[in-house]
Amino acid sequence: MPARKKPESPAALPTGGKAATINDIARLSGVSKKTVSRIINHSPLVRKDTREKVEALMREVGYSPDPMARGLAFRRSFLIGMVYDNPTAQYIVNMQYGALDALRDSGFELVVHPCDSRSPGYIDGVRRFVQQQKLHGVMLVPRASEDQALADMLAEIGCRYTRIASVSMDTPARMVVTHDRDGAAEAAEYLLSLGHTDIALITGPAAYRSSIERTDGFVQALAKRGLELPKSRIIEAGYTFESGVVAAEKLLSGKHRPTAIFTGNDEMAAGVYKVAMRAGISIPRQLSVVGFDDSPLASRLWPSLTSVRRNTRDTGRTAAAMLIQPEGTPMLAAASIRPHLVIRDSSQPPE
Amino acid sequence: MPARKKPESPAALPTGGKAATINDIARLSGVSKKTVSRIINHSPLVRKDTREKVEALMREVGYSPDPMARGLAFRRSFLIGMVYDNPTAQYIVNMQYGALDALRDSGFELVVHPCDSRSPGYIDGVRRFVQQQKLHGVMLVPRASEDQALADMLAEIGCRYTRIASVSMDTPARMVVTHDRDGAAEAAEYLLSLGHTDIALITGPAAYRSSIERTDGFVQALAKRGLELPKSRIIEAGYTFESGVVAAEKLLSGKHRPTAIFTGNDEMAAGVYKVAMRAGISIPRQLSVVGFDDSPLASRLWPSLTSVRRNTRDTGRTAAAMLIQPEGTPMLAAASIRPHLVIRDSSQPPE
DNA sequence: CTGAAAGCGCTTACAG
DNA sequence: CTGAAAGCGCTTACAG
Repeated sequence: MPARKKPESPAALPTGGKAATINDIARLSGVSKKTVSRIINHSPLVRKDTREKVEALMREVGYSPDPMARGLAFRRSFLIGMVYDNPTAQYIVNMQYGALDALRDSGFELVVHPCDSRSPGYIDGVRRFVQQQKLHGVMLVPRASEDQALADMLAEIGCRYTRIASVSMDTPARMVVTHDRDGAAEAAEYLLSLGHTDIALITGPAAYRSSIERTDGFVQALAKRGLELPKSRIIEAGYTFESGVVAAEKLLSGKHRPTAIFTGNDEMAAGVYKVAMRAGISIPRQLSVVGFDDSPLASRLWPSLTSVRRNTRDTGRTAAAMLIQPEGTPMLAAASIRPHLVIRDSSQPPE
Repeated sequence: MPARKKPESPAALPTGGKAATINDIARLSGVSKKTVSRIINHSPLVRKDTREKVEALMREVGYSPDPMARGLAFRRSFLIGMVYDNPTAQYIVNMQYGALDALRDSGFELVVHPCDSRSPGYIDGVRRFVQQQKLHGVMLVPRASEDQALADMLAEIGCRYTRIASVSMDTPARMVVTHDRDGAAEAAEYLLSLGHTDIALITGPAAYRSSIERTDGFVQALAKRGLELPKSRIIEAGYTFESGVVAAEKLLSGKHRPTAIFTGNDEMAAGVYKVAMRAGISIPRQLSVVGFDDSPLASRLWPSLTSVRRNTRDTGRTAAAMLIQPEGTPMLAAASIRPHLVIRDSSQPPE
């Protein structure tokens, strides 16, 4: 009896635990692999009944296309890179969670790439990472995101990216703006509303855009209400706990102490706590403290710290979502995330 | 003039910013692509001078093989997955840093996969992740690493993995053991050496192996020196700040207070601080506190917290390094990381 | 030690 | 709306 083509059925799947391929799906559903490919890629050029038949088969056999084969043919992987240069663990983890929220069930995965933006070769390191992996896109997290040379390099090699920053510094389609200025202004208005008039500020490094924004936002909100902060009440520190300690020592050692301190992040607020505790200055009775980040630290400290919350997870989700949107999707305004003040036990009216 | 094969030179590279391929390298160096492939894969079956000539060319043109093409042919990607189910940001970030230390310049990248081991479908989620991406291997971080069903699934689908846990629970080649028991014992001996005799213990959940190890290590070290902890001095909590508060309230409310408390992690120690501060109990004068983790929180609290340090970055580095070792590398004993006590300001002899 | 052929699982470019 | 051919950049299996 001559060999005859048998009718195909799911029973004709590859055996031995091997996963189905596009060829199996095409053969079993009686269409060409090109049609299956169109369905995978959501092309509209497929008849509805064909699509439904093939999709049903895909579900039945648990088919999912091989990202490496697709990537090889597309000349681009299904990986999103997250590039960051930031020591704050909770911030990074929240950003990752947010990105993964956006990537879930999209076929994309998240590849992490911490770096050191102060080391000379770091831009080349990112370039190699992007080109070698043929990344689909990368999210730039502060402070790396503030480095124009990094963004320029990515633009030059044709890599799509999104940039997270406190203020817009690129085309809207690439920006997620976090408006740190507004959060700092809210803190200022809150302290004024409590009745504080002798207020001090411990800022992060002036080289960080986030720090400039928080400082300006705070100072200008006070000025708008008629309170000019003297230079001696503004101390630049380094966003670290230790630098917060040093700054607080300057502020709290003299006899003429401020009644409230706003710090550019929670780490430095913890430094203020340490100095106040050691000196027997009671928080919030003798000193109100307001931080920025609303990190876990804020609620672990005693008394719990009033702080400006950043919606980091939303930020990460937005930045990743923008990267995997279809090419032509219009983007009229930059994505926007707003911080807000969370009031706890470290602040009260001055006595 | 008839077409003649021109001598090839780097000038004959593809233009237009396209990267060199294995074909370019083969053509320009006058060997077959198979030989180039052998060099990429460090096969010994290449003559030394051939290897050196080709490697020089690769460096000159900046060639690096396409991981997607290699992955497609190998039927396995160059991605390492990190699977975790742990809310402690610093721990996760350190683990990632460690893994990336091991992966640097190896051609492998790290793909992160947080999950919720209490949700019913989570094992299937990991399975899809592994199979879809054809992962080269995955690192299992506590507490997910303690789930035998997860490990069984990975073994069943033939995915290599390493398991990080406080005690060996798999074949040596797959284990990175962190010996939490020893760290807790060191804390116990330290408190005894200070002269404490009324010691209390706030444990993590009994469902966590790490918690059992820390508890047993602490209790048994005390017993070995003749101190039996009464049941009333051992309280099970949930590894969280809030659960630490609740446990500390029980321990510190009566008139008969312990002079020292050891907690299963730093979060719960922060809870003890809160209760002590609120009640006006002075740390360390009236109460010594020792935590476990040596998280950033430990040095941010006031007074700074004596705590058991885990070398998380080393742990992550080891777990990742084991995954990318050549297949046959012998592994006689499980990799081992040991914790040690870091003494700060929260502990002193009882008054 | 080296190489020519076939194949990994997809997509692109072209044709109908 | 659908399909047959060629190709993405590598490796495997086989041959010498």
